[in-house]
Amino acid sequence: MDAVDRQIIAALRVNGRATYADLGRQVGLSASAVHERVGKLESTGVITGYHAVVEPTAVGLGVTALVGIVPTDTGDNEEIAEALAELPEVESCYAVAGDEAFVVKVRVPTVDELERTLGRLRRIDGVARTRTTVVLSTRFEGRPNNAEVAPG
Amino acid sequence: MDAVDRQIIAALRVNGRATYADLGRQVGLSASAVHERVGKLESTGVITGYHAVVEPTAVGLGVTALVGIVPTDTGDNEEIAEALAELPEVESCYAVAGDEAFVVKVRVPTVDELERTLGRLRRIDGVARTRTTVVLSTRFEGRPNNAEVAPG
DNA sequence: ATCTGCCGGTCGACAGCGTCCACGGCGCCA
DNA sequence: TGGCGCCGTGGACGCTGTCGACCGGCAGAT
Repeated sequence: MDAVDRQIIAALRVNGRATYADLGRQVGLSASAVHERVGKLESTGVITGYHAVVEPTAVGLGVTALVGIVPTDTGDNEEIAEALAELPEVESCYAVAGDEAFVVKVRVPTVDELERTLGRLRRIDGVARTRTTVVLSTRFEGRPNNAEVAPG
Repeated sequence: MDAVDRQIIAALRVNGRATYADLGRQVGLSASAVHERVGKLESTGVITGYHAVVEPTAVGLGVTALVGIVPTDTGDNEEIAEALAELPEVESCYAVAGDEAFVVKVRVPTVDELERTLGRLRRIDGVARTRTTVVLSTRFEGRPNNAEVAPG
């Protein structure tokens, strides 16, 4: 992976629908060469996908929370992670150091639904309790740190 | 916004580079009609953008942390949020209920760099202290809750 | 009832793009 | 030196993006 790959990555993180021709013009290669490079970045797992980002409230997901997951003494983290992945409202899942084994971000339509989700989380085998931080607003999210990837 | 819009949104959240023709075949409209709808979803801010998702470690961002920001008694949340937004390593920023005013997710290359970032966070006017949760691994992230958006 | 305007659709033209492949240049190694 | 792998260009061809003309359905006004 060289500086040109990094430029391509940075550009696609900003605009995931950029055409190969656009990218080529940006990095000084032909569209075919860019296509080849992007294909390689995808097949090697550097680029894992392209996604539209949607304003959550516009699609009815008006409640966001960060939930710490505290395991039981005998809980198995792999199994807990698998169970967390089964819940569609769990958008992100981080294994963390500390009392909590995981912090998850959930998005649901209402506070009632959040309560139900918390119940579901607590019913996972190996989960002792949860610690909920209600998000009042999402100031920004998923912003790529392109300063490190393609400096300049 | 109707059920077809929701289908389009769901499909674009899965594959942000889907062609209008692909989407049209999925929802039973012509490419032009889909293009028109997508344009409207973009211009009304429902779809805020399209982004490549990149494996952080592949681009040198091997350290992730969730950092709670505890404000001083006189700290101004708007000013803190603006300062947080100035730091490229801060990928996400949530205003939260509780002791902390914000929780931010930071991604940096090394633990040394994390320490520097924490210093920068603590030096923001209005920030009393930070509480860091080191992420050991990102199990998954930014997964769209399409079950709510386009059930089916 | 009819008429009008709006909305959302199809269709087609045309420039541009995506995909694939042939080919060439360059660097490295035996 | 020659051979190989890598990475690039360029071209062919089907597909797509963009735009505009046109149409039909629906709601509201007369």
